[in-house]
Amino acid sequence: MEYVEEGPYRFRITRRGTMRVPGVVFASRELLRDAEMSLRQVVDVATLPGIVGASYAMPDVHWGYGFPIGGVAATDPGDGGVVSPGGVGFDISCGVRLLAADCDRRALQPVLHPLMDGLGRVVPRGAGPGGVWPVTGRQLERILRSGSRYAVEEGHGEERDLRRCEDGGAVADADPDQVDRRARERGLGQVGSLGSGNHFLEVQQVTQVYDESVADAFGITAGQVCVMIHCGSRGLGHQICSDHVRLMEKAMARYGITVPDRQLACAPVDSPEGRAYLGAMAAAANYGRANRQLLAEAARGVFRREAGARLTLVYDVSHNLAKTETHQVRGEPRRLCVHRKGATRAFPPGHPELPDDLRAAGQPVLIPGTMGTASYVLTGVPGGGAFHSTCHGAGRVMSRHEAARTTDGKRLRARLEGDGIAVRPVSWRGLAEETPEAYKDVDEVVAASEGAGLCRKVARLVPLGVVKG
DNA sequence: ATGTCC
Repeated sequence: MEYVEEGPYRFRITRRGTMRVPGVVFASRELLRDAEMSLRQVVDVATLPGIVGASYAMPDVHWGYGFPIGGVAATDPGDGGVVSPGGVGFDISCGVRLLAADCDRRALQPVLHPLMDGLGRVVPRGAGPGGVWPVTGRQLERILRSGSRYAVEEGHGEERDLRRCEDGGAVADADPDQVDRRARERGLGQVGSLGSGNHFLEVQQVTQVYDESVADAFGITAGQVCVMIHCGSRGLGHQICSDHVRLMEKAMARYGITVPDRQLACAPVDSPEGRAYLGAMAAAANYGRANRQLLAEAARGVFRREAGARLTLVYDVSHNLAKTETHQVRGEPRRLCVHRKGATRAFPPGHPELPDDLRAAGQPVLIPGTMGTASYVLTGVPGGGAFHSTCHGAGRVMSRHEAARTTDGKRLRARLEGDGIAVRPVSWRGLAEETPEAYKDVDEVVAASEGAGLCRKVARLVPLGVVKG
């Protein structure tokens, strides 16, 4: 794929053929090595009806279903703009929640192993059913409508949690009627569960603070112990994605839409199929937040019992969602459907949708790294090149198959434990697939994101213990 | 990512 360097950490793929907009990739040349397949996907996304500005890719871009993971695309519903389930991904509302403990590493060290054992016992994980909060059909309906707001109403959390969650814990436009029976059945037994793959619950330590005043507003400080939870909407979100991809594949011809890859199935935002998907997707987004809310509560119980420590929510943000947002397009405010797939919303200081206590600092952006390296807290910046979006993690360089082939899970655990990282895996194969070597260097990804003007570094955290999905 | 194929 041909691209030209047009700025620091910024490359352009010139518009040609059926592309409606150019491609813009934020990365270093080093990060773009072996990115051929994902750049092809950036080009394919640029052909979607109603796409605005450019088809963007973040520095952690890699190949995904239809859209690249690390892709951002905004469409204008008033100009035939489409919504595509592939632009969100199978794990709708996959995201990260960070909590700060009222203790530092030294205070925690003596109880780290019993604490990790406790977390390992209470956190349901791996494929299939199991969740800390078994719910009835009626309760699930409330979760789909009100997300973590309902969980908190039912006693699973504190009111303050909602202020520190994207959208106050729930999006208003959820339409549970668009979530069919099968998706609901899968969702019933999985509220409060990690899942598998790259999902985890980590106990971390803040090792570096790059901006004291922003970190202070977020509620984190050097040396502090934190808990990072990375998970999504489990089988419910997966089922919704599959169901609506199928509906859209059938509907596309009727709208005269052709796409270069059938995995880019889509429908106009303002169509029955588009609205149905967005309503179901929003319901899954609420499910994802409730899921993380329940896992946070489980972690709070263990921290209280084993360490006498309290966990306070820093923030909860998704990196797999499509949202209706207002953005300036050629100086005019326009309501757009912004797809972020493996890309994190990063609102700048002063953004009207931020709660009062974050208004001056900007939106906390939570970046899960790998279990052997580091994770980051970033914040949004003015300008924000790609509809206020940035990276979402380290980004894979090795396939799951290759990682499992070249890594021995037991030896990996021994290595991590030798580095002082307590590991509570659920399967050796799952652990091996997530070996740090399977990922890009998260420090480089974050440096590229900052260098490209997408975000700013606030803090770096390293793992002390990992409960692996 | 996912009751890793209805």
